[in-house]
Amino acid sequence: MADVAERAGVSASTVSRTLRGYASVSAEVRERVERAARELNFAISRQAASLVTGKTGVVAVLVPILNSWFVGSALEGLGPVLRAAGLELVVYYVPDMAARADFFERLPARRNADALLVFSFDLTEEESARLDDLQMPVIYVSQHAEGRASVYVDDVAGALGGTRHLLNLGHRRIGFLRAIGVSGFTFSSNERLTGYRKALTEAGVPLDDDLVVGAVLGQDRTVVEAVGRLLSLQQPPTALFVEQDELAVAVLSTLRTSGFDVPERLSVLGFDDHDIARWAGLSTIAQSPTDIGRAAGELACALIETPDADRERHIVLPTHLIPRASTAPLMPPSATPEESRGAASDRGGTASGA
Amino acid sequence: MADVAERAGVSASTVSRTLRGYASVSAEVRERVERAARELNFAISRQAASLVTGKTGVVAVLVPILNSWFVGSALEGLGPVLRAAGLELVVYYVPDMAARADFFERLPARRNADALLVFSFDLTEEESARLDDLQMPVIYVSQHAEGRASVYVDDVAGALGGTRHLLNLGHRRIGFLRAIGVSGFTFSSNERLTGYRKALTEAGVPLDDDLVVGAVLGQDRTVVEAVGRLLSLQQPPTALFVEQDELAVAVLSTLRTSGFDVPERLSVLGFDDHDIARWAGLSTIAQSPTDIGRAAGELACALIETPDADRERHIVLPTHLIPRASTAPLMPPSATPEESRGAASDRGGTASGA
DNA sequence: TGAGTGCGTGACAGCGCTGTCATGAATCCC
DNA sequence: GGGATTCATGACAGCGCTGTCACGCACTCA
Repeated sequence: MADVAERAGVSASTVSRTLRGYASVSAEVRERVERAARELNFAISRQAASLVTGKTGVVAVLVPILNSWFVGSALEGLGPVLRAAGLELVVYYVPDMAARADFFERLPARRNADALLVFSFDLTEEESARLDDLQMPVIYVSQHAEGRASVYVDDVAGALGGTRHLLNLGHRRIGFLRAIGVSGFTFSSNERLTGYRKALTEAGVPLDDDLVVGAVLGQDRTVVEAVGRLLSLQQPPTALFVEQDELAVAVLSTLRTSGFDVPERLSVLGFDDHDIARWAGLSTIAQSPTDIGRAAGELACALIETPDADRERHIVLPTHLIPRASTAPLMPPSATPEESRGAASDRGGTASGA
Repeated sequence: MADVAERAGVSASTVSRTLRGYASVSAEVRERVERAARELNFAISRQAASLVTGKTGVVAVLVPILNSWFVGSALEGLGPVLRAAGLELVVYYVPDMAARADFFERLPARRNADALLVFSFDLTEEESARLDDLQMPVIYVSQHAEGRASVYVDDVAGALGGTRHLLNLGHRRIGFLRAIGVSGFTFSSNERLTGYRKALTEAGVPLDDDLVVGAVLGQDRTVVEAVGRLLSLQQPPTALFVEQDELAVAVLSTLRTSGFDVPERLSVLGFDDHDIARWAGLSTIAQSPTDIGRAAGELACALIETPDADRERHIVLPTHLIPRASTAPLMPPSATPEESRGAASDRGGTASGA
């Protein structure tokens, strides 16, 4: 910066003021400084600046995964917000328990970021407490964190609407497949189950716990077992609400491999509107991770700006139904599935490989 | 840090030495300092440290997209390498031309990172030159950058092997579908075409430019047209090598929607081993973005360590064939596709929805 | 025993910025 | 016209750390 000041024939203070866009710099000096800075390829050192301002100009995110539709999309929503605010994005990628223990032990974000966004971690109370005294805004993304700022979709309303869709199609026996989480991450959501139950109740359909089963994402055996349990009920479901698209696609794959027609014999509805839902022709309740990321970024900026703002703000985003080929009106038992087969395979073919 | 020093009854210098793991600290003092640091929840300010060391402790990545199998996986490979080296990851997400112009204008990474990894950008010579005088190692990921450090897979060998696979299955009329890139990004790869041609030549199969067509990812119309062009040749191909899995899946979708059996009437081979290749039962040439990310991270660390090292190092990673259901031996024209239909639909069903 | 060696520690400057205050010039108003 | 006000700019301290150097002590060896 001294070089720029010398070249422009002004003091370092003036260079600093100019480059940060302060008004009280004459047009002529501003011009000289800007030219000098450009010629010398000068860029301000954030390190030095933040040392004195106390602001790092950084927003940190804590993520358990990166190769993921949800996290990727959320970061894409977040990025432009941060750039507009002149903030940089640092990623703490914490894929396993060892990395996680290390993160909470050292808390590297302390003093090295202005805000922290926590993605989809199922934190212990102790871990949350560690974050609480981080002396920066901490925003929980895609999870309900009591007493802390968070951004998430309205799971209850989404599941309510999805279940209503199945009810409107004439279904009365509607199963619910829960995602059993890998420990440490928030995958499962009680709220979605709540919405499902709410819709059934308001429609006067009795709740039946036999219709609620669970499976583990990535463990196809558990999916096969869960589906088998439903299909072997005395009154098997004619529709199935699956808590997550990825799990729902595994269900579709299982059913179709075994020649069980979807949606003729079983309507399947997912939740998320994951990319693969489109490929698989899966009807689903869409959430927009991009919007979540954007909202989280805006909340972060707001909390950085006004440190005394409401730190327990919750932002709840909407969902909406995307009907595709995997849900259809309830067929009377008499109708033979065959007669609608051609049309169905046009709409609803899906993967079964590997 | 002064607080810690006071609490431990030592000087700031000693605290600094202790926390950075220098050997010349007595066990007793080390113990006292570490306890004090823990009790005060102290974390070193990177800002202040880097101001004096000149190292930022940061590796920056420049990416055009985040919600992507390739970038996500590569970052997952990169993350642990950086953490092991005590480096942080900052992401410059540059999704459009405006953001890109801004990035190259301001070069925010200058002085704010120790190395820069550039992902899949088709840079102009001017832009590359800007990066050259960034005074830090710049590593090009998933692209061949002449005279600059880069990490990529051996596209020629991969395409050679893939084409040999099709030749080994008895195919002689083998089409090649190129990915026509969105301007500004490296999607298309001449190397893959080279490998394809090399395999045909070594097998004594004449090259036929009519068999090489192009399509734009995401524009399904162009896929339909390209496939149509191939199928309307006087001697249509019996196998098709598609430069990218995502495009290949679009091809599968197009073919299956129109009732054209894969692999009975046309074998389809992709390149990448994208997640959807597994879903779609697509045979493909696998590359590992995780390995690419890891290698890029290790190269970055090496170049940061030894600034006078070979800055033009190229790391070329291998690929391998993953045979799935979309490639099959050439059928004699007399055989009716029907007789193998049941088995095929077990293996090779794919998406056609939306 | 005294010079030499090595080790653990402290004092202090300074990294590159920004915020504060001082300064001088220009402008204003009664 | 002279004091008050405003504005553009400069001087300087100091943010929190690290690197250098000096120091003192314990130990070694001739």
